Amino acid sequence: MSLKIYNTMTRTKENFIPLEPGKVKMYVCGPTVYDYIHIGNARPVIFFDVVRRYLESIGYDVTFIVNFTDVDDKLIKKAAEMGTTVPEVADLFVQKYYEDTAGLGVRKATAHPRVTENMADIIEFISGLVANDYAYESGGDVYFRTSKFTEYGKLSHQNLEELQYGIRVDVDERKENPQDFVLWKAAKPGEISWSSPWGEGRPGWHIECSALVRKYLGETIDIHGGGQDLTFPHHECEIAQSEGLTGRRMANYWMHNGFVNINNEKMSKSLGNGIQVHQLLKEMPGQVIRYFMLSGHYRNPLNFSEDAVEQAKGSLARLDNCIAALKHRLQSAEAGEADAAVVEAVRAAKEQFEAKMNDDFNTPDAITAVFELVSAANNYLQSGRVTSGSLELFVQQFAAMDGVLGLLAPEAEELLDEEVERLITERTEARKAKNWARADEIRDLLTERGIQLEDTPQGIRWRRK
RNA sequence: GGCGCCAUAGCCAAGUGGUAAGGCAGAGCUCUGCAAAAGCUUUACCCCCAGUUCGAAUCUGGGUGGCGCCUCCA
Repeated sequence: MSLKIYNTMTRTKENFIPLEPGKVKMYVCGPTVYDYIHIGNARPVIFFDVVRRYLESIGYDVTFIVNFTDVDDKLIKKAAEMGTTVPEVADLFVQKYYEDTAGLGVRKATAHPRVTENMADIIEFISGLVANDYAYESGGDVYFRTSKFTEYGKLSHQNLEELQYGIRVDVDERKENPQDFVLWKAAKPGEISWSSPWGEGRPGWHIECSALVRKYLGETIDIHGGGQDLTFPHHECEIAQSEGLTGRRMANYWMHNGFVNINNEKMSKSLGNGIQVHQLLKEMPGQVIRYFMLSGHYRNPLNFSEDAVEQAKGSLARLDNCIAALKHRLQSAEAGEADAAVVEAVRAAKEQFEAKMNDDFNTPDAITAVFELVSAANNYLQSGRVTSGSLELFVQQFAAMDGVLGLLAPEAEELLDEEVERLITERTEARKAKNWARADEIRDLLTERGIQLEDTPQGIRWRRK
């Protein structure tokens, strides 16, 4: 059963065959660090984190690169607004990016290269394109000559003539053709800049990814990902640059995630409906956001709403409860081998999970596999006699699947403070004495503090709400 | 104008030729001192019309209604 990936380039699901057996080279376009990340940014961040984790879980050694665009118009503007410098804005939001994505349970990539730290490689890349005639200098700017790259448009399946037709061209007489794009931008007076063979300036929008892919991963990589909107022109331009320079295919598989809407509207600044991750994390655990993101297929649009959040919370609670119950029950379980039925249920869940992940990372169906195991586990817990082996097997399988999805709260053996501990003990006594009034009073008291008590035949179980 | 996407229960969401997964919410029951959690039961003529087929949510054609990219954007 092999992994299939939907390739934007061919518009079909293809069997995944890595360049090098056992290894995957993967690049995902990262954020421009001029602001906090919003939930739209969070989708590719979470999804490709899952892709990476899954590839690792099936044995691949994954080199995963995510860049930071740390110089561009937006950063320059922001720095002016904040009365600070571009590097300071960049440092601040790189830091915030790490904080927010960590809050979403996202692991750091193998490397997070920054544009400004790889300027020599970028300039060298552009020089190569100028040298082989794929680029030309014009008034201090350098442009890519799209007319020379005949395959321009192959990823987005556009052709140049039709592209020209609808393009709202800002007439720029420095370009040979309207669809040529800038590789190097001459600096305006006072702007942050770097020296280059074409004078002081900074890189254009698309060139960084080509240069960084080449530097960190090589001429051809396995997977290149990003949001749907990047297909054209960004990725198209990357292909033109990279393939123009090397003559080799840039990436074998192009993956694009769909958008996140908010209350059925496109998230946009003009609507003022943007939601930032750091705000959201104050209101809910990162796992809720993660669940929401993975609850739909990555290529479909996703609608963020209060309702969606509530449903994600509810679903996650079912999962959490099940695992908490398994672990609680394990403390008093008889030692013993796993039951055959449990072995079978676990095997089936594992198989289904992998089959669905193999099918172009169908996370909604993979989650279904998780919930089928939840049902099996709950049934087993209710069946009466349990063995430690069975319980452990369940717990292990949940951990394995969660190693990919990352939906469970991080294992923080939270300890209760002494007073709470004392109240729980007191309540146990009260219940023994059938002092229901006192027992209920204590339960209400703890509920107010966010601690939910559950009486089980094996004693009290508590959890934070 | 070009290139695409989507339409499945109250809600979210898979399935893409063989007779509708899963989750949330709701209702009833069981368990519980009462709860909570859990279990059981319960909820769909798959946007419309025509066609292909023994058989279609699934393929084809045509509608209708949403949406994306072509301009900075995940």
